[in-house]
Amino acid sequence: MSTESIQNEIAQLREQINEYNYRYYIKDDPSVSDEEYDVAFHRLTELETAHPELITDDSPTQRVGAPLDGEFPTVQHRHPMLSLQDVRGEGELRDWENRLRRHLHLDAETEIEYVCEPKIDGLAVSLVYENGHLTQGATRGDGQRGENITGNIRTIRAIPWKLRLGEAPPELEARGEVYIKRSEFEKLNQRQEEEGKQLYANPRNTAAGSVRQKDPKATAARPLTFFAYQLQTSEGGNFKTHLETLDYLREAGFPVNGKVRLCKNLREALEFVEYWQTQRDEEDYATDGVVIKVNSLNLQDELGFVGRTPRWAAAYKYAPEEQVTKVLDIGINVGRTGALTPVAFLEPVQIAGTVVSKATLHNEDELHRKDIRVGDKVIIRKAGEIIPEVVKVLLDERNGSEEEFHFPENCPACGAQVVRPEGEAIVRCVNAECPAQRERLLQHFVSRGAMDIDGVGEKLIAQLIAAGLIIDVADLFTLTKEQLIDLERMAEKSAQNVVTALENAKHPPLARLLFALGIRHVGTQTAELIAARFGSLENLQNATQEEIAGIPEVGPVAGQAVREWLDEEHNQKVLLKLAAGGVHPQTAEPAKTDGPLAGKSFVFTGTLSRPRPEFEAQVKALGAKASGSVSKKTDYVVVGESPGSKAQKAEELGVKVLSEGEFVALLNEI
DNA sequence: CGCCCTCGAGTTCC
DNA sequence: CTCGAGGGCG
Repeated sequence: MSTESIQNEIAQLREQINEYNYRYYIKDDPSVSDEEYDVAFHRLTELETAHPELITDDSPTQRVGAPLDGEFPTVQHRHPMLSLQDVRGEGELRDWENRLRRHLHLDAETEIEYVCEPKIDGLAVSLVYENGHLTQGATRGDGQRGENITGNIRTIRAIPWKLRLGEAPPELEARGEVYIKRSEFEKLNQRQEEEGKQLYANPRNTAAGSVRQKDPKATAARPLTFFAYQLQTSEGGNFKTHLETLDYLREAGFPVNGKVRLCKNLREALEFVEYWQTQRDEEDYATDGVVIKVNSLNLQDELGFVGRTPRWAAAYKYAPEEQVTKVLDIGINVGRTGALTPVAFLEPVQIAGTVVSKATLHNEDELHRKDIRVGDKVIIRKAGEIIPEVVKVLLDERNGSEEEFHFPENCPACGAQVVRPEGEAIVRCVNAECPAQRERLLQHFVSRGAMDIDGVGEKLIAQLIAAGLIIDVADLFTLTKEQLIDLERMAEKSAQNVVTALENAKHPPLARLLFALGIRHVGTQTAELIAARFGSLENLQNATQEEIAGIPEVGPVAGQAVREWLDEEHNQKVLLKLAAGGVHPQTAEPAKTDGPLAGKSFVFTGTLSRPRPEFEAQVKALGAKASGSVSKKTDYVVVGESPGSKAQKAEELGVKVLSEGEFVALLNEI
């Protein structure tokens, strides 16, 4: 092959790849498959390796970057890179607009036009183009001076090296956000996990860390991308509005977020803020709010700056899903089965609207795996929008004063020695008399799903124990109104309610009572299977361990636990006392195995119009099974309002998903 | 024996 | 909701 034809092929490939990049990163509309892209890229690399003299700085292969020497030099920003003022809530946003009005001498009637943009959670950068060519990329730094990270910026494919403008201005500065797509972030962490490396905490920090890599090759290996949101030009400013500058950036070849919306007034801006709050989870990038800018550039000029922030823009911040806080202490909870679980007491912080002050650390192994110490700064988030969890410790924030937590060898409630059976994750207090366990067991007994005794909760149980009125669950049924009235915060009326609730609870379905007794390995499902098999407490008491273990889905471990519980002298006394107190469970029917929905299994999730147990009872009456988790074997997942991961899982597994309405229709059909 | 499906247990906040 | 572990099945 002649040198000339090689040169031609190289030039052609470069043009092709640049076009592919443009279509992929900027238009978000790939013109070729990934394979075709790789083939072209590979061919170009091959030719360039064979002919290194033909490599030019602007070849797409050079995006992987040449090594950089030493620290990042600082650069002076041509225009200061300011930060935005944060506003939280509608009230603060209205206050902000009122300040604008005052400054512009506008009356309350005059509407101001705004542009709303999703606020991408990434790293702000400034990009300078001279005569259409990228010459400098820098971080925000202190606003006046930033770090020169040009080498790393050039590895980001979404950032054009050359503007796609016929006539490029002598100088143009574009600002925007470098970020990592959520899907890419997950892939990245998956790989880290497979390789046994430390996981990245969140996309934002990872993006920030990535552009500050010493070796541009390391940056190139990270899936970074970019959105432009601001144009800075000293000359050639024929633009009247911010929106026009965004269109111009788009024409110039920058990716601009397509969700940007023009709002005629603050009301529309607030609508966007509300819309985005629900929409943002759908997008493949993390956002922590909405940036609201005055659209008119004339007005922007007139408004100017206060200190280091422009008056004409505001960052509306949503309540964050993740927060940094401090571990004040680590404590131990004793559960009803004696399980010792560590809890972190945290400096209270707001997450997604609620104040969080503690988080479970699950067990000893988890505590050590995450290496959580008292005094540590930690990132916490809400798993499934509700339950706080510690994501990771900020190791860089340690100063040596942090104290490691040593798992106790004695129960903090009763002092008995604890045990951790070989191969198990849970440390247990095995003292049957342990007061903490007793209290938890009593709480469990009265709780919803168990005996469901109205008006008796954690507080009252604690009071009754302290007053010496109850020791075991049977004692509850001997309580009198007079005894209750003597307690604090308990008047005639409430006392009567408690007595009535106890009276009403004396004939529970057998399964409920079995579950309420708190026998190890007996949850709601197993309790129902046992109740259906034996029908009455008496039959169960006469059953052998093998008979119990022989029930399908019950098995030897639960079988042994039940038999041992029944044989325990103390438990036999409790059962006698319950009977003496008038507690007589209803005899249970054998499980229904026929009916129109026989053999079908249902999972209910999200907020439905009635309590979930009611739906579960309904399908069970028709011969179906109600389960808590979705798998390939699930027939229907009925989804209510704000569903969680179960709806998603159903989608993935191709399980039929029904809305409540569709579910009702299904029942009507049969 | 290993894998998948379920269930149990502990947990937070309003 | 999540983790761990029991139960069933290949």
